[in-house]
Amino acid sequence: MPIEYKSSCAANSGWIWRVAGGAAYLDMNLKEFSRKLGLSQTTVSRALSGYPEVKAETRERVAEAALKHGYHPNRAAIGLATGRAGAIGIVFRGGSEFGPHTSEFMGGLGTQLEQDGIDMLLSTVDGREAEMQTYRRLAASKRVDAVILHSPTAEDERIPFLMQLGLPFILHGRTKSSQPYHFLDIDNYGAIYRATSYLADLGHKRIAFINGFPERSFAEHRDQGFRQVHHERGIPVNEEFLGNGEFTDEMGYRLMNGFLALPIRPTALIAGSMMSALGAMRAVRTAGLKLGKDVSLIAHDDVFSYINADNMVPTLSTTRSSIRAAGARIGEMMLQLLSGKEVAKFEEVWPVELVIRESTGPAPVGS
Amino acid sequence: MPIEYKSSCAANSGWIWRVAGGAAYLDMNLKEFSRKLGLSQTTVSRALSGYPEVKAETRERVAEAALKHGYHPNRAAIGLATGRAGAIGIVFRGGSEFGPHTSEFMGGLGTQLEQDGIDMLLSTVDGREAEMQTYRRLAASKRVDAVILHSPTAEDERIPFLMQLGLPFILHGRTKSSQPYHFLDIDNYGAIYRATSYLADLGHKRIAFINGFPERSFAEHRDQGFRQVHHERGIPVNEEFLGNGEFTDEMGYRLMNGFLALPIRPTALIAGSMMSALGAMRAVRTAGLKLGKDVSLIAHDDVFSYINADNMVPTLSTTRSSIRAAGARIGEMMLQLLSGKEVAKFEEVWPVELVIRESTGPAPVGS
DNA sequence: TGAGATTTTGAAAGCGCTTTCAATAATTAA
DNA sequence: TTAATTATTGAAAGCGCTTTCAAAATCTCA
Repeated sequence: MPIEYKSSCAANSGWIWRVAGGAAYLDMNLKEFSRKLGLSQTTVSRALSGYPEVKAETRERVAEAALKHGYHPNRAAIGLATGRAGAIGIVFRGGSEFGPHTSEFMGGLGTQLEQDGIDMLLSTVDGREAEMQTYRRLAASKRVDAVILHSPTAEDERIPFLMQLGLPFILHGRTKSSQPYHFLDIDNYGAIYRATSYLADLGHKRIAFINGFPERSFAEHRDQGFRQVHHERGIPVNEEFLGNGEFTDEMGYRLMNGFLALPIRPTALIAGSMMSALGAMRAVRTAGLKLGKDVSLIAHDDVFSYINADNMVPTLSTTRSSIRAAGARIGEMMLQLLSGKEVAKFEEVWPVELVIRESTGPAPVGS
Repeated sequence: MPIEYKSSCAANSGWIWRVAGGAAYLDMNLKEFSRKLGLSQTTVSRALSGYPEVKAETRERVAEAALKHGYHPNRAAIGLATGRAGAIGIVFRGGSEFGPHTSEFMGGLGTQLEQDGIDMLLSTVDGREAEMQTYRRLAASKRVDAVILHSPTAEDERIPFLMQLGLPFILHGRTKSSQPYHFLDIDNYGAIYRATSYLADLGHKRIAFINGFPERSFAEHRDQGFRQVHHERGIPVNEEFLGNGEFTDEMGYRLMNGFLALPIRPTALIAGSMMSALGAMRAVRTAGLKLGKDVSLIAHDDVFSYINADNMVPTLSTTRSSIRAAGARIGEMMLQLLSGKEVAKFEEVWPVELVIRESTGPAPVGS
């Protein structure tokens, strides 16, 4: 590989640039860098890593030079020497799983991890087997120090798998497990319990419910909350009013259309997400019905920056919990986990707000 | 660190497990692995990396053993030895930039990169300066072999910066540059040109346009397409009918509300995204107007799995281009780039479909 | 059958860091 | 002032791979 000395710009004066495949990049390693400073690699390494045994003055000199010359230690070398990857992994099944919820979550997560220079490694896989395979690869090749799990099923096989693998993880959500593990979840049961109760209080007895895929634990929890209210109040659950599926606009539209076509139609709907709600609202309008009057609607709002319940017409009553905030919190947990001073298991269940706006009203008389 | 020999499960019989912080993980390296095989590290390494000088029989034996025992080379060691990171980077400014478009794009990208075991490293940063800093860090620390750029401005400073840095990149979009670079863009000019022409053909003379932030080059291109049609047909552009902003439901609603409140209101709207369109549609309905009759609407559709133009009421005419497909294609380009056998620059501009559905109709008579 | 050509395998030297252990410089106590 | 501490720095041994160069094994063909 040819080496040339470039006429330098102020920020890089005197350093060697290596030409590779036509592109020139700054080439600096600890050895050269410490030589320039007249210090040993040991001292420079320690100075940059914040070890206490370095004289304050030396540390400053090193930090300054590093900044000035843009020296950043080679991550692979650090990884090899320390055994730590400085990154965490997140796996998504089927590119389609990578939806709007994901974006928000990652946004929150990233801003936290960034603070400690921990990177996020994304993988997309097809199917369960491939997901497991990926965890195995990530763990064995030490590409990541931990992973974040999401969208658990009621009894998620990934938990015991990762435990056996020894790959630390934090679960966004909850699942059954014989052993404790780190997780952060929102109170899906409580959220739907309150939403359903509120509707029941308004006199609604025929409440439809658009839920997620039944195998997902959050959907199960929501279902339980929904049924519990019915049970407590002696209101029968009409299975025809229950729909499951992806949280998309389309699915919301289809399911709500179906509900409205029933001989006896529901007077209220709980939609699992803002996406479903959008579709459902359209179905209601298309049927010539009035939201908040003929049909009440409560949607679960994960707080997307680009869809605002306050801006709907009518404004939308919601159960609200910021998925971005959850991502940020999980990021915090992760940093603590990676810092090594792990103490107890993180086990957080966040309460969910119920925000009443215009889309909910008393059940129509005579219904 | 204590070492213990665990009673083994079939898949890992005989290997050493190391206990770290309570968690046990399989600990296997090339040295041990090749010793078990009775081969040298050299041969095993070559066999796994597909070098031709290994006897077919030997290669098979190695591959089989690797699979059986779940041996994966340590990525940091590979990186150190080869100087390549096996990952590419993508930086997002402000967590909020991480929207639905992003998700789709990443989904497409990921499925491609996965094929060669290239990982995606995500970073979220605050502001331009931080973004530059991140590229510098990624390049200097050799965390990634290349990056993907997106959302360029008309004259994007990141292009020369990355060139000077010597960090290879592919741009999703286009920008002015004195030097050639890899990019994939859609024909935003043509898309809006055709959409505007179509509306003009229908007799519309007062066409509103919800565009993205004006500094973004795609918004500039779209603006040019929009104006060109007006120019060619001698239709004056009413600046009051132009809106810029984020592609959110809310912004769509607000801007369209504003347009409809004008003394002379537009008879047609071009919305920059499905999100804006959703909001705009609501504004139209709220105003008691009929879509496709009083107001025609064409939206740009990036093809989200959870919002379907065919399911709107009325179905939505769109300019369509799958952002997921673009992600996939850029993934392909990237793999080729990383394979080393780079030849010419990738410079692709994809045509955009115009799909006419129910939301577009002739301009109201007497308008 | 054996010399030369060709496959196939290995030994060992890095890649650029961290970290142990030892040495040196600076302080303090006597 | 000198010995005993303590604060600060360095030398060198890895970390687990790849890859060069050389050696061993196998094959070819006279």
